[in-house]
Amino acid sequence: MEVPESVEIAWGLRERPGKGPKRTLSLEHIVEAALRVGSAEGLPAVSMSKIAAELGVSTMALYRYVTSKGDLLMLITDAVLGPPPPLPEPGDDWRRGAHRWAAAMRASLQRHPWSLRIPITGPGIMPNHVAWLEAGLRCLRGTGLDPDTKLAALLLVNGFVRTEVALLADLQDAFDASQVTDEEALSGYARSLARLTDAERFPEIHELLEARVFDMSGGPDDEFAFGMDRILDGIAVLVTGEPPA
Amino acid sequence: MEVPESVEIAWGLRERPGKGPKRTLSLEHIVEAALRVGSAEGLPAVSMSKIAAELGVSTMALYRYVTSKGDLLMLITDAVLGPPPPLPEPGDDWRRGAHRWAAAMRASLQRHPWSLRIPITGPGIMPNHVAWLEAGLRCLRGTGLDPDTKLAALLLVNGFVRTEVALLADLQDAFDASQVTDEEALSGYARSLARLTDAERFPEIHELLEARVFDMSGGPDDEFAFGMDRILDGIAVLVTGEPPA
DNA sequence: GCTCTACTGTTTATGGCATACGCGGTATTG
DNA sequence: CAATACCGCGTATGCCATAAACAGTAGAGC
Repeated sequence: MEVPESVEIAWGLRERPGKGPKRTLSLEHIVEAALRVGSAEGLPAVSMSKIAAELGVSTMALYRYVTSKGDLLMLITDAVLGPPPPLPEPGDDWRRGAHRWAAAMRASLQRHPWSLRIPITGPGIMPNHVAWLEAGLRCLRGTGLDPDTKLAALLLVNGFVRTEVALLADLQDAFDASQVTDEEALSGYARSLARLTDAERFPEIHELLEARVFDMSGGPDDEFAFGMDRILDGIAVLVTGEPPA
Repeated sequence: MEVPESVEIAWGLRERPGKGPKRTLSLEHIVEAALRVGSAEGLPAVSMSKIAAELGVSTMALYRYVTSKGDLLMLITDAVLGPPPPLPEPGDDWRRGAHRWAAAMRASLQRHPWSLRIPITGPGIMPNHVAWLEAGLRCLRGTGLDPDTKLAALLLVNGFVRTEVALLADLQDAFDASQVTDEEALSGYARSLARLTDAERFPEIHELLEARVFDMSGGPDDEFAFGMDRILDGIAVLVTGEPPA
């Protein structure tokens, strides 16, 4: 029913009666500091004390701007997303627009992949989230789909983008931790799989291993493109009843 | 390269030299207790002390069975997934099989939706994860797709299922916390959205609101079916080059 | 001008957390 | 029987979020 305080602040409602001493901080500064900490040391390091230290201020000072850490995390997710680019671009059909929308979102999230470990706590209500929804709907304008179908399609794409970026970041973390090159780590994974699975009980997996699927692995961009193409093909079937070219 | 200790234990390698006193616990008991705690109080409550208390044992006793909490969380995700059902069923074509695979996974995850907040730390190497992969590949046997394409398709579906269950669980949590019925909460969300967005800057969203998309919302099963149909349609295009019926 | 008041950032305290370390006890192996 | 390897536990450390009480500051109303 009522919206959390930080949401109202983020939307620019809630004016401050400038009574007491001047503020030394601002929500923007705090969120920026949090992003710095997160980028440098990952989400587990994003603690109130670390953020405060980054700002040269005591831990509790932050609570004058934010009601709880969960609050701050919401602001972080919104800041990571940032405002959407103007979409769709002039000559775009719906498919090109949707692809651009997804690619832009992916680019935003990849700037702070650690933030994807922040648990979602409800339907998006922050300004940037809503703005992205608006932009996505605009891209689907030409499809003639029902409003609820459009929404469902965007949620599908959004979920895919988030999952994809998060998965890649997790892999990258694992690789970084293993102190070997990505190729070595991947082939190490293949070797472990081969050692743990016998060919009788896991014939399909051994087929994968023999095809050296894990050794080459087309790279994150190919994987993203594959998923997007499948999803957009699926939506295209819904829009036109025809298979895409 | 080398596999973590808990992974080897989970695969049944690593024998115990029965030298010291008899063990009072087992990995299974610990994981079960953790699942009980998680189901009752959510992931944040899944602490070593709570689990130990659940078992009537001291906190540190758990570390005789598990090298770290992260270790235990890995075991939990594998236990939540559980072994896959025998798939595909006799008369299934690839699409029916894939749908069954996804539905079964969804059912498993929905038994412990809180576990989806556990951050992924790398490529799945635990027994049940690998078994599900094997089962999924078996479902796609009839597609004639490349091995790497099959893998990518399964990752896509897997990501969708996880995202969908997690999103629904988050919504449910938010609803539960708001102490009103789901319908009231959803219409509350719509009202908040209407209050925060003006019709000039957010025309598409207002179209959504006027269509009362948030008020009825077909329910989680419809949303899941929608996403699965889109993804499977997209894969079908790849398999046959034809639009599905 | 002065006082009241709301607001500032800080210090201190509480309770929870993961986990390193060292203990006395126990069951198997030689 | 003795050595050994492992058990479960108690204690201690250093994080964490955040509640509460504090002294200082600047605008509002007189």
